Amino acid sequence: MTTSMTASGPLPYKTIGRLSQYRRLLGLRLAMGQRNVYSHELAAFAGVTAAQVRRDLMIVGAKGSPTKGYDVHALIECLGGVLDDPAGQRAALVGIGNLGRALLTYFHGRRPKLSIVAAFDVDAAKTDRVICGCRCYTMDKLAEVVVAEKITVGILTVPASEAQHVAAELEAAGVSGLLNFAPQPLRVGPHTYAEDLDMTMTLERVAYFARRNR
Amino acid sequence: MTTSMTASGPLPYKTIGRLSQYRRLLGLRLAMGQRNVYSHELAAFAGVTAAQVRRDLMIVGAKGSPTKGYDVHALIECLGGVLDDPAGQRAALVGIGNLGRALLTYFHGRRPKLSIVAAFDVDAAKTDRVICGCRCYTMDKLAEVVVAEKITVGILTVPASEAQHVAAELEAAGVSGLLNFAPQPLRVGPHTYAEDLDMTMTLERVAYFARRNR
DNA sequence: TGTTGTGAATCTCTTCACAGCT
DNA sequence: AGCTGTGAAGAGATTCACAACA
Repeated sequence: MTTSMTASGPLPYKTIGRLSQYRRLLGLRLAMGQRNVYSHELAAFAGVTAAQVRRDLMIVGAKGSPTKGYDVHALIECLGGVLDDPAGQRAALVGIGNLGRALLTYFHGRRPKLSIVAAFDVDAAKTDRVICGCRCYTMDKLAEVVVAEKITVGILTVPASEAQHVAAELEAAGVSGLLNFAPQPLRVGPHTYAEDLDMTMTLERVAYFARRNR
Repeated sequence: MTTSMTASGPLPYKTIGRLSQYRRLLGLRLAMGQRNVYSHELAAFAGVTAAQVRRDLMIVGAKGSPTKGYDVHALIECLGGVLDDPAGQRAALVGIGNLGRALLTYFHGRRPKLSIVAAFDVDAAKTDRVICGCRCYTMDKLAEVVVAEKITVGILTVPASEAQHVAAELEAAGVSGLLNFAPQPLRVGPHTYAEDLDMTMTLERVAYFARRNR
């Protein structure tokens, strides 16, 4: 009752984010022994409309039934087929500060198909050991480890002044996706995907709409 | 050469985020002694088009000149008039883990009009002292401190299982904006603005587009 | 010439609304 | 009766393109 092997072009940006959220709820429902789920249930969980959920699932080719909704197990498989690389993807984190450690801890052993397998820092006191289940190296090992571990995703938790420079190093080493937490938008080549997650900007936006909304 | 006292309705969501980025570059340029700036310079910094920058600045009523571009000082004032509450806004952080500490450290003394003035945690070992320049309290003091300190923004860095419950407490205490780092979208009332910043979701999206983009 | 300010066109995303199914 | 799947409409955000200006 699911899948469909149409590879097609990349899915919409927003849809990909929501699929990740739907998958989380599906995991919970599976653990609770629920076999099926309706679009309005996924919608309530993700904070979107039921029509939005059905549209997203239509885009990925998932099929439901008017009486039973969507089959939880089949839907998890379907979303995995979209979100996960069958061969798995490995990520490296650069910058082992509080934020870096939070991410290492949070992702450790959580997603089998997407794991952080190496961390880097300029500070020798933090490297050449295992932190939060992840091997830590000095920066001069970066290119070598990225190649050896087949790392394709880089996570930047470095100061703003270092971000662009580190991004270029990761890109040169063969990484094709970057998630940047530094408050400095990255400039990358056309074959690299970079997303900036600027917490200062987000907090200022929350503060703005908190005032306007009241 | 700037401002304009039209209060009007709330500005577009995306625009607000970019204004925050423009302001950061403007601060750097001011420190470097530059008196003016062109839309294409702001654009290159923020990773958007020059037309986008001009559109954003038009929306907030900033004025430039064809020969000199925009006056840096006047533009900072103008953006401050939009982004900042004249009376200042105070935020509380709930959940003093690695992520919470990263945020406390990063925001400490950075924005005069938006500061984190209190932190909360269930763990008594982390409370009743100052961490990263911020006073830490036990959870049972939450409502009391929110009222006493006139806190209007809440930042959630708690486990997913606690997020909705903590959000409701903050909302009940009078907070009108929430920034949620837990991987669990918040449900809030119509007078509260909540934004979810889900790092797992974002990393999965980066991984997806990293594969597709290569 | 090179820039701003902006209407119009375009693109992307969301919601509506309803046929079709069980 | 209540749900899915989806064309069509709508809303929101971006880019185009060019007049006006210094």
